[in-house]
Amino acid sequence: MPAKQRSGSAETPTLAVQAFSRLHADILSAKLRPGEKMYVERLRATYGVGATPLREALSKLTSLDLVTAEGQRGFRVAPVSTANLLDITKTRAWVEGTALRAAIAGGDRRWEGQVLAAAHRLRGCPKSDGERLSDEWYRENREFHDALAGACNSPQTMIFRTQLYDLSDRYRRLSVQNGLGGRDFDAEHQSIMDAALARDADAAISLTIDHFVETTRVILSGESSDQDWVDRTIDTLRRDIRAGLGSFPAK
Amino acid sequence: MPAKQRSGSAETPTLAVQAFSRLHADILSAKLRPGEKMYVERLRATYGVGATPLREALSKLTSLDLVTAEGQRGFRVAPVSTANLLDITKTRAWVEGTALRAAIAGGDRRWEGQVLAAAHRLRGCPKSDGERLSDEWYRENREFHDALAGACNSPQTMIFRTQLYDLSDRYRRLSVQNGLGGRDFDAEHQSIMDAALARDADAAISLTIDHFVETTRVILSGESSDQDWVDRTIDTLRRDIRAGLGSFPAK
DNA sequence: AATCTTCAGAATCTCGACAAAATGAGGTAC
DNA sequence: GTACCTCATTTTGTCGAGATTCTGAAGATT
Repeated sequence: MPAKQRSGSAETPTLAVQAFSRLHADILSAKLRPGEKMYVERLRATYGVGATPLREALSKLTSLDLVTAEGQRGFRVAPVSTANLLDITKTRAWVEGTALRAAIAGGDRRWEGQVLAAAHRLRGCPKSDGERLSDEWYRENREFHDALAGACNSPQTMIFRTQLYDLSDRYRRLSVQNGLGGRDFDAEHQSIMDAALARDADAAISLTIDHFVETTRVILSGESSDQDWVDRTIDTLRRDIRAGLGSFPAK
Repeated sequence: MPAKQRSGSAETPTLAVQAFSRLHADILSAKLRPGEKMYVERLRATYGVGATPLREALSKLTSLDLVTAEGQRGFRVAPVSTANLLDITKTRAWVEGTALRAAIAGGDRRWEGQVLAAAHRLRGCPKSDGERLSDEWYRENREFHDALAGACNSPQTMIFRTQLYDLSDRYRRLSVQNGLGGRDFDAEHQSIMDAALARDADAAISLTIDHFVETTRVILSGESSDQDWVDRTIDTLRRDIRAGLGSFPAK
């Protein structure tokens, strides 16, 4: 039998890695609530692993800002706050904007093809399974944005992007989003892609910022009933983002 | 006796934290060589702690790209490569450029004061203790750049900056830098600060890019004797960096 | 000679148990 | 009533031992 002898690199994942994946998923999906105490004994029972691999996973999550660890006082799910949500959105816009600009400057025909393919898959993906958007749609959404930034030619930047996407995603999933907020995601994605393929970096970045900022607005609106405060906060955020990126056409 | 009862938050650092700090320092100082196998048993003897806190520290370092972990095959000091050095430099220039632009747009008089103070301390710091620049000088250097970016008003961006600074620092310390390469660091810093305080973001960013790129050039020159290749590589790097940031004056 | 198998030694990863620290309830002094 | 102290319980952080997996060298096969 010609079975592969060499085990490759996708070995049996270590228990610490499995625990990491499950904890990561459970924090992002808000099954573990922000600020919640993470009792090792309880997690041990839930995930069926010992304390050592658990602590290892928790330490790694600490570096990703999904868990906080304090002295001799154990671990907690990282807390959330409006300030943090705004900071994450701002940083994400900055990193994504830079990556986009570089990708648009350097992308070749293969890149164009991958963007078109990802956009096609995203369009064909069933959007909602009831009230909310489906998980598959969000996976395709991530892949579309990854494809756009892909040609920035910087692994380190892609790592930061992933980390920031995860942090944002938690806020989105925590939010009580009722409906789509009257947005047309297909149109938003289409215009971002059109601008990118037309090599109009300023337009693509500007549209992407809107894309991010509007999502943040929906989340904030779900938290606060003071629509006026939301508007002011979002305006400030948009101004902060623009202040970090270069000058833009007046739109 | 009115001794403080509450222990505050600066408790006895946990052994895992101590191990993390020492490993972090030893990797950055190149006492642990890139690619080197990290035998837990040997580290246990060296640092005098058990395997559990060690593994915890190693996991955290993995998230910071200073250590690699593979399946059932233990840990290694993260390898180095020219491609990675260029990627780190590029990403650092992008993040630092954005932070600087935001800081220059939003910095108040307190920020100006802190920048001036940091610059003053840096000037007053004894530069060399023999051939190389002193460790204290590099600490002050870091604080100067931190002060400049400080007003970007984004904790997350500052975290990325720190991480990138560490990754760059390892390459610098690995390099065989002979001398200062004819650079006048005081002048470079002075002109960056002047531009920043004059609120000329484009100039400040441009000078900072030069600052980073020249350091990378010195490191590459130490590795390769092919000066022509170094020049071409550095030119490409500079072009890549500019491609990610907005348009600049022709200089 | 090159490739495959076998197998002992070494290293990794994991578990259960233990010491040290934190937490919180109840009692005491002011 | 408020603040402080005391002490049992809970939780954390750590260690040593053991099961599983990898590694590399010697021998067998083509």
